[in-house]
Amino acid sequence: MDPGSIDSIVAERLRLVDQRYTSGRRRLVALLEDAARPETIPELLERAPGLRQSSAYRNLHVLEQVGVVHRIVTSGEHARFELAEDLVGHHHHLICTGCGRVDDFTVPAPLERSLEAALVKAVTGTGFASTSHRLDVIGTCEACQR
Amino acid sequence: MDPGSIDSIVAERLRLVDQRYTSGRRRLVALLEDAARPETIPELLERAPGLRQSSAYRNLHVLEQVGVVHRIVTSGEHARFELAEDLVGHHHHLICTGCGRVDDFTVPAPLERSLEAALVKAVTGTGFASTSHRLDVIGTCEACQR
DNA sequence: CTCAGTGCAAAGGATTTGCATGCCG
DNA sequence: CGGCATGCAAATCCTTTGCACTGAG
Repeated sequence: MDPGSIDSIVAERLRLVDQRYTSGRRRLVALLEDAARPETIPELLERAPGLRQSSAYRNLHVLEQVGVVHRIVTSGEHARFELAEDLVGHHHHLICTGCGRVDDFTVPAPLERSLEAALVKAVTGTGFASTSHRLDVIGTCEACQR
Repeated sequence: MDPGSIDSIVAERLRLVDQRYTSGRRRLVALLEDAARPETIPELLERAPGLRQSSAYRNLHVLEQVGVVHRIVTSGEHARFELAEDLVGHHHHLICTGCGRVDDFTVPAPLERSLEAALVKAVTGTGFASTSHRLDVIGTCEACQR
């Protein structure tokens, strides 16, 4: 997805709830766009001198509310943030149990389709209304294997 | 799996690290065994008058260390605890975005197998060593749909 | 007896919030 | 101008920990 369109989608979603697409929020979205993987707030702050912690929390929360940002909680450490799937595409995560690092990956489309179909079937009759799924691989990243 | 064997497995695992299978720990395991779904510490405490919060946290941590209990963190709220998969079998979760409730469910074995195979293949070459996977369905539980 | 386990209360750490001020629309 | 956004610091909330005491082996 091209960068410009992400910005306009974000702007539009914010406008719908009478929120402004301020420079601080633009900066956060840009940081997440550049990130190769979901990042914690301390990581984001380090890459963005001048960003205030409380504003980061507040704005990421707003962006999450409008469906632009997704929060991932893997363990006791900091939460991690990434752009929502409708902006960057459906994908999954490799979660390192050693250091908490989270990387993105995708599975072949055919499997993804049969998975989705099977899940819908498995949930039928439970009264649960499914909106999406989450598939993570748990393991150890290269650095933590040594 | 029959109740007695869970107890003996837990006892054995604790013994290996010179820990005792005390009444408090037995109580926690029994509570998790009875639970229909992963529960938070407040939920467990409510069902177990006399259980101390700090002991619950401490003992669940010990039980997690020895691989008997699994901790699930779905959002900012309380963590949820369940018996580990090698005691109760591989399964997945329905996560309600409305109230945070988590229910168990399983998918057909054939799909589970092709999924596992595909994941191994997808991860090959990334340097990541996978040990397991996690598949959750996100949506809204019956109560939260109204 | 000895040492792990437990209770209680206080500490810790991530995240949130109140309030006064700044700034966009 | 009016109201959302921001900074700062204090407050919250879940979870962990120190310490003294109890209990199992």
